[in-house]
Amino acid sequence: MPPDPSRRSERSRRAILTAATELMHEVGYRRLTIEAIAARAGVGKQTIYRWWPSKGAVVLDGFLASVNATPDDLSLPDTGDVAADLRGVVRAIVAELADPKLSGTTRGLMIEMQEDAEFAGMVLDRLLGPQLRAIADRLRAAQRAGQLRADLDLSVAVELLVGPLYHRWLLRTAPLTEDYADTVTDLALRALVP
Amino acid sequence: MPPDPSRRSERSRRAILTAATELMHEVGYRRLTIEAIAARAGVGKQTIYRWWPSKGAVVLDGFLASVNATPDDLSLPDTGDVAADLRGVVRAIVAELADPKLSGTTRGLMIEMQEDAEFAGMVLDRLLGPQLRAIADRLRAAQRAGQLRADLDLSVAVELLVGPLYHRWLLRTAPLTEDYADTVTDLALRALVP
Amino acid sequence: MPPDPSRRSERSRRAILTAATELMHEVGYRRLTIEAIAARAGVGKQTIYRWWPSKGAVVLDGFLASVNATPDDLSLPDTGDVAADLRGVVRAIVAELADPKLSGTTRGLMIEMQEDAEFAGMVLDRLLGPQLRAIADRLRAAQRAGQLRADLDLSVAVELLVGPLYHRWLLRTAPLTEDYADTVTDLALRALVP
Amino acid sequence: MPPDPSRRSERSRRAILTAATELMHEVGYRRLTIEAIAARAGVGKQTIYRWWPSKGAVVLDGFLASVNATPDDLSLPDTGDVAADLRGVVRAIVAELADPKLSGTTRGLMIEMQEDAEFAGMVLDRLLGPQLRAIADRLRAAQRAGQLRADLDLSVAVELLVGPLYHRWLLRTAPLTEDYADTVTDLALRALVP
DNA sequence: GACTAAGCGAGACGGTACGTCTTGTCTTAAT
DNA sequence: ATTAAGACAAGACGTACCGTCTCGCTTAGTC
Repeated sequence: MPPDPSRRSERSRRAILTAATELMHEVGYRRLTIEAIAARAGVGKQTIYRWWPSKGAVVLDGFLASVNATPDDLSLPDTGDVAADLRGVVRAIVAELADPKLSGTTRGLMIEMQEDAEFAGMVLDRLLGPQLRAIADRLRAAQRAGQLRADLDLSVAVELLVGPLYHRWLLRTAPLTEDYADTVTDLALRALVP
Repeated sequence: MPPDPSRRSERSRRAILTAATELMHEVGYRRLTIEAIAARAGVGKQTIYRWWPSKGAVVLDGFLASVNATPDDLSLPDTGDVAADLRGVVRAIVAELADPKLSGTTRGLMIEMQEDAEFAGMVLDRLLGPQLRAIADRLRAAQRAGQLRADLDLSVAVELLVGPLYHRWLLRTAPLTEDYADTVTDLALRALVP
Repeated sequence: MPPDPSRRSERSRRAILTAATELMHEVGYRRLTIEAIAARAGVGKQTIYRWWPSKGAVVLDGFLASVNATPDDLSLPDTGDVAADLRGVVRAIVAELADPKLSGTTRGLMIEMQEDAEFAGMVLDRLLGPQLRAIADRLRAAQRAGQLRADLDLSVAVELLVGPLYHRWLLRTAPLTEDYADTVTDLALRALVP
Repeated sequence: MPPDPSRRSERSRRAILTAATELMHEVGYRRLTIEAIAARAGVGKQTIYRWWPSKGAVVLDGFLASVNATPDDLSLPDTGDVAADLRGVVRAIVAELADPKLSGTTRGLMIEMQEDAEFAGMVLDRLLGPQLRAIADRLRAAQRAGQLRADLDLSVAVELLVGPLYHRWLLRTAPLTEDYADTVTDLALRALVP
């Protein structure tokens, strides 16, 4: 029988997410344990197991909570200049992946996504999907304005833009810099314009 | 003091790699344990710890051994038609990533790479690097033949080609098909030609 | 502040005792849990904790309720023949201890008595004490009739009679049979007669 | 597959028994945990689970070790005076049961015996059986010397002697004193002599 | 041909974390 | 105010692996 969410302790929920996020930064994803989260949060282990299916889910919730604490609008700015606008997002993504603080958590989520397809769906729905969709939206606008090819598959177009970034970051083939962001943007754009 | 490789038991080495590969397919990377590999291989745990630094390293060696059992030349064919040749590699990569058997192992290696930068270097040197370099080599030939832009950063060009594939595979945003391979190839090529 | 017994739910009380007795027989004392009793009785755990100090207390109450459902007079028959009368009680005690159904509960109470002296007092007052006193009363009558030695300490006399039974039952040195009951009675009586 | 006793660590074995015995006295049987024993002994929990089937078994071994550290001859003295000799043992048993230090452990063993018949067999074989047999041996000698009735069932005779002691101790009906020991001995003997 | 010095299979060891279970308290809504 | 329901903090359970260690047993070279 599933637990009753209306009786859930908000206090405990918050303590758990805070503890998880802190410990994530202190020891990293692999050495992060449910046991330690519970201890730090002053919470019984069962309270974690009752509400989250896995370590990854707790970390995801904690990450979303810390991100949404400053809930910026996800939709990209539309200055009319596609190139400039994309350059902005790509730089932002590169900055995020290069930031050792955020990057650790994201790597943890990536790990869990490889091991658990269901969890991958969750991350996609709640974290990565919206980001990718925002880029697709901006591309769609440009496409309608005739700035991009009309026969473009937008989801592939997005991948052409961010795929290289993640490839470099995940395979650790080379460091991620702002220059690199611009190089990728320029190159990808060339494929997208009419 | 490091062990003496000349006295190493070839028999044990092989049994370990075989056991690791089999178990990898049977239970997946996460639930693969050194204990189980040793038991299956009929080998003391110490023998594994003596020669490999981590579970990932054993799996990597096992994977390389199974791949190199049929040691195909890594360098791409050069028919003169860049587009056709690239289409071939991209399709091959997509097929590999879509194959549930190979894919499981590769996901395991990706996990370990996220957790251990040193291991990432090993995988890059011995597995992924050569593959990427082979593509870069083919691109270089095309570039020299004037089929690709002269000012291209080839490593970025490679990423533009394979980044989208890995992005889709790792984030599990959509299934990998042959059609998709061709779409990506065509799109990327547009950015690479003069 | 203690709860108000006048507002107590008779319905719940009975359901708890019934559930406890049933579960006692089904899973035994050690694996009997407050949790399970509450669930079976359709009762909140707090309702049990409010009215009973321990698991043992619930079991004791349940046992007393089931025994007193058929409230036989505890006092022994007095046919004038001490030997015959004692033979009867001793046989009855042996039968009770040998009965696997009753015996499980009694073992449970014995366990709790070892762990909790206060609880031991409760069991003695409400269950074992009256039984022992009934025997002592019959012995007193016999003593007054000159059938037993005048200088006898009756409580020790009772122990001489039933001590061996419990000893055998608790230490599990040998099975309890009717023959054994008679042997003990005869032997003990020899010490009690003038 | 059972573990190989020849590779057992004597150091750990001793540390575990010592820790168990100490903790037994400090917190009592019920609150004694395997976890605490392992921690105090500086030992992995598995090392305990590997060699002992239950908490009770560890306590029993610890108790036997502490007793056998001073391995007194179990056989009773035979001065020729049965009454005096029995008085000695009975007093000794009473003293042991009245001693709060020893008594706690023995109560713990009694508890486990009620819950686990197999364990009861172990305790009987290794601890209580020999003690009872020693008394039976002394009675047999007296019987042969014509000091006791020839038709006596010795195991029942032993129970007549010690049953009352355990009865009083387990049921906590009254304190165990030396006077009481003598009263019981005298009374029981009356049933045993010709 | 004995001696020495690895590597080897085996598996016990001290640890850590797992996910589950139960305890006794606390909170909420309904009666 | 008691109740049914059940979330909660706490912490022990018994299991699974970790990486280290200690055994005898092979298996090479070296004297």
